[in-house]
Amino acid sequence: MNASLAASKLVDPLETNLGYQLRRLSAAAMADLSARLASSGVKPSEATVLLFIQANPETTQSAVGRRLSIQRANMAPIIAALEERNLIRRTPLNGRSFGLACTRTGATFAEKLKKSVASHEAAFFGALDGKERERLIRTIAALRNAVEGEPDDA
Amino acid sequence: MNASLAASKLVDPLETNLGYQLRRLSAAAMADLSARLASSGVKPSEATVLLFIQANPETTQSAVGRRLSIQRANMAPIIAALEERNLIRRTPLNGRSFGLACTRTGATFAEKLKKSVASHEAAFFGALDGKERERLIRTIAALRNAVEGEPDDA
DNA sequence: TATTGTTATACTCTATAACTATA
DNA sequence: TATAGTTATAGAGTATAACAATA
Repeated sequence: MNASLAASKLVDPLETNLGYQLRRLSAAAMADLSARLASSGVKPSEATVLLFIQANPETTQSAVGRRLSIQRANMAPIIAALEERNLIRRTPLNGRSFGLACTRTGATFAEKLKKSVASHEAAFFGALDGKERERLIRTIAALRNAVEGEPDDA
Repeated sequence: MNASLAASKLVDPLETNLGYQLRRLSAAAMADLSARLASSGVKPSEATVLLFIQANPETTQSAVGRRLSIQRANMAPIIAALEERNLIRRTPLNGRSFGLACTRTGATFAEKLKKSVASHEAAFFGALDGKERERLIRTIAALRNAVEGEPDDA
């Protein structure tokens, strides 16, 4: 157990750093999800927005963005991509905003996406039992809540 | 409680989606850390690598990358930035690789970074008590381990 | 005045391919 | 042959600023 031998084993000073560990896990999860969505030809952000619109028909683009923490400027190309693929339609609500809703194609597509997301979740978090999973969800929600505040319901 | 009233409350279909919640929390954490590091003029990735090098002197660039899951191609500019600011030095080990170590400046700087990281951790995860924190760390480690496999100690 | 949507732009992290040089 | 390091390039998410049109 001399110094050079001990030095040959790498130490991770960030092992107990929650932020870092979270970042690493999230990056791996994103890569996995991206790969599973690749065959559908949508990015994770597009899939997320489509599923949200499906669950909240006639919502406004900026309301979606506020709720998902996606800035207005970054929502525009996401909505444009979904509309171009005929997955959503935009109905003018007044002179400046639109109500968003899934098309029939989009609804079918959303069901397909849900399966991809479900298999991703199973592959990534299947090791957790129900209780652990529940606790993790609650912990994350509490942490997000503490930092971001309550979601804006607009 | 008519339909239009019920529709005015937005529903988040991804609320119980662990991957999504993780992504959101991680993004918020990254933004907070970036802001705290901004005054030091380093990116989170550079700070991470510097702290790792400080804890593992004379490690090789590619070994750092393997351990932190940063690709060789993406390590190059990180190392170049740290060296240019005189925070690390590179000593040739053989004709093709270098041993990395903190300079005196880098060691001092690393201590400063640790304080920024610590305040970030406190702000972000301070709401967790010791037991919750320990459990979260272990859960994340188990999940990462299940997906990425054991770290390569090279 | 405030909000909606858009465009332009930039930054950070990540990913792949291709190349040189060395083990 | 395999590895170390580099460069170039691209994709994804995110950020700010500025603008036109509308509430």
